Amino acid sequence: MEERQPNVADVARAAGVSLGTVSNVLNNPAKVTPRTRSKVEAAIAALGFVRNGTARSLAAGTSRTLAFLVEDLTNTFFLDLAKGAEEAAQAANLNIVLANADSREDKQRSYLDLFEEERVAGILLAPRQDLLDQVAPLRYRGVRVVVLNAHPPGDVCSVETDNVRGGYLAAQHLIAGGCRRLLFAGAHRFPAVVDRLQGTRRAVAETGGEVTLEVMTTDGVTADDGYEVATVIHSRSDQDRPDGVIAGADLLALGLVQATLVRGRLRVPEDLSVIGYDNNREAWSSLVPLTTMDQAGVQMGRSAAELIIDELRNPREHEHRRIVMEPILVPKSSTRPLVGDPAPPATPARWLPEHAPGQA
Amino acid sequence: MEERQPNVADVARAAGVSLGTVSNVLNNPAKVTPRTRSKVEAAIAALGFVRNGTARSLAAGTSRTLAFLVEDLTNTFFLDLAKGAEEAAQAANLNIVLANADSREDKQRSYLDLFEEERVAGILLAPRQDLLDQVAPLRYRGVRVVVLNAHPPGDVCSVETDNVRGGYLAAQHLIAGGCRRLLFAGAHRFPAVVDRLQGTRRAVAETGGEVTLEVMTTDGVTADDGYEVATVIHSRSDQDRPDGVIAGADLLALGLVQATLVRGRLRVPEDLSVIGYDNNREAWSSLVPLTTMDQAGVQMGRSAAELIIDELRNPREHEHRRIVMEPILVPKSSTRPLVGDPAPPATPARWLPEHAPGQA
DNA sequence: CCCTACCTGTGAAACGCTTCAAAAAGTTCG
DNA sequence: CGAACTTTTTGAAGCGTTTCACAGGTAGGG
Repeated sequence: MEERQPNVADVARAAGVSLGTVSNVLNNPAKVTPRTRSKVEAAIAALGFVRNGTARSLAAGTSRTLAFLVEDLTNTFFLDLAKGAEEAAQAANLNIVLANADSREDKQRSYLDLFEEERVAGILLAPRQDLLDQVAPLRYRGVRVVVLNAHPPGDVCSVETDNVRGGYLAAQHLIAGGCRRLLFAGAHRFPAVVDRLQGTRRAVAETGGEVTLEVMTTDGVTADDGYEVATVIHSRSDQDRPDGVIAGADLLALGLVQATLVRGRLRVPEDLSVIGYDNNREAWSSLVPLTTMDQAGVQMGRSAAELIIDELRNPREHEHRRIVMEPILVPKSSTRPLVGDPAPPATPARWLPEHAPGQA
Repeated sequence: MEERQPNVADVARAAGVSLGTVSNVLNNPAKVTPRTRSKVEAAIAALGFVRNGTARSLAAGTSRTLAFLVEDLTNTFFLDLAKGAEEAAQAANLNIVLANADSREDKQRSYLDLFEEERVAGILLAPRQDLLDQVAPLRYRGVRVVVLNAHPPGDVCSVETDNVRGGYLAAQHLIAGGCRRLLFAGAHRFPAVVDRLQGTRRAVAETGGEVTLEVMTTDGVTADDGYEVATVIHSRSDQDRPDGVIAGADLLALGLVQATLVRGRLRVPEDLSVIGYDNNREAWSSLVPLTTMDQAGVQMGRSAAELIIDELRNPREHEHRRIVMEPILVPKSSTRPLVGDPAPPATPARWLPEHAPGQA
């Protein structure tokens, strides 16, 4: 533990071969006779040799590690992204390390700096929406970057989902289930939420007045915000009350649904349908499983990693792409099934009360 | 982007100083005259020089990066650990990267291999409990490792909480609140859960028969498992029914509480007190905020990082320590306040139903 | 039996930085 | 003004790999 760790020269000496041969055993085993190879491998095992990755990166001029920098790891959507990226990286025989920017500008910057210094093979970045300008300087200096869940200006690959489309699909689902008085609830400081609202507006407009839309601005998109929304809804008279809510995010939907359920006056989804957004695992244990829009995070992560791997492998032919994915409706039990659609929801309602709740 | 990136020699040339001086500006600014320093800094900025971290690590023989390998990032307890470790690392001017073993043996191993190759300054490991034997070989080869949430055999620093004590405190809290028929529910395949049960047993034994304990083994510790428990409890007659439940983990407690609430026959905490474990953020949006045992993850992470930093700074004097922390009771609203204790719970009940639920 | 091809194995030359002994430049003081 | 320090700067020697032009050996063909 005090003494110097063995290096390739030590291994070479022990195996009675040259230094370059050891390197070949490590990197191009096919170029070495089985006989020689096993001698070298025996020496490696005997000495407990572990190749020095920093020297390797330096000499080879390229690392085998990707970095994934995430806005906020507590949001499970980002974990899905990481999972997908990891799968793709592994398939390409690359490693991937994670870092959490914790929604802080300084952290995002300092991790980007770190990864640039460490000469990682590439950076996957799921950034805070207002910190996209940190990308251009990196690209300028030749750092490989792919952006997830956003699209910065300039020549960069990116993978995102179409939030406008998501809002549209969510609203359409409620409408198809028979809702006529929609409420959109969410915090307008999130660009994604604003996009979803825009899509909702479009879906409502397409009904030509048959469906009404009310917009409620909340502080954030937490369960507490959902509770506030529930309070407002409950204070309304039957005519003024929405029969379908598009929530800006799952936790908001969760709070709304649970507060509604426990108050016992309105049934979900019979009296009030609620659809969330993100398929967030923090909301999976909802009393009534939430219908939600899934952003296919795993697949996004995979695509992003594949983009950066392509850039890595074919620096010359690679051209930057902007991938926009379609969010996927995940019908569970917080919304009514489509009128005339006998298909059961993917997830059965597990949490329904024994006794019928009171009439609205 | 095609041309070679600038290196220290380029900077030295541009600034009209020697190569060693540039290095000093980077690493020992105090050793350089302000005049010279600013010349060098100007050159760095002009060339867009970014120091090559792999070369630095190689030459210096030591990296400035710690690695944190976690059993399962979807569990927010581990995120707390990471947060604490990051704080401590930052204070010591070290970086920290994350990796997720996803509870898989091969991943845990391959990340450990990666970090050893990359010669990180140290590895913080929150391992799967049955994969502790991967630690010894690393230590043997001189890799700095600190283990969190477990204690492997051998000469290693570790930080964990006392689960026996936690189970004891949890039970004591219920008893102090007036519970007399306790139920412990959890999956016995988790060593931590078994320890908690042991503590609970001790607390019950100390009452000299005044309090009874029943043990229910569940498949896992998810909300669904909690639902199963709720079903069993509801099927019981009033005499046979427990009045206090110690859940092996928060999600289990969450499922139990919510299923109970929505059935409307029993009140929480009046008829049934429930205490969870872990202060898991996935359970924060519970209808009735969960009383739970907090493992002080942030502080654990911080301590672990401090241990490894000490080993890093004082390799000679450093001696390995096993830190065992005390879990902390976080009283919220799913358990009755202590008899005669007028202090309100830290977290007020936000989700209580408008109408009183039916009598038990 | 020689020549050509091919396959293995060789080892010096990078890679870009830190380190550190020694040289150079400054400073103090008699 | 110069000796005796102190502070600042210098640059060559590593760090442990990979790379690649080349040497040595083997086999097949003429």
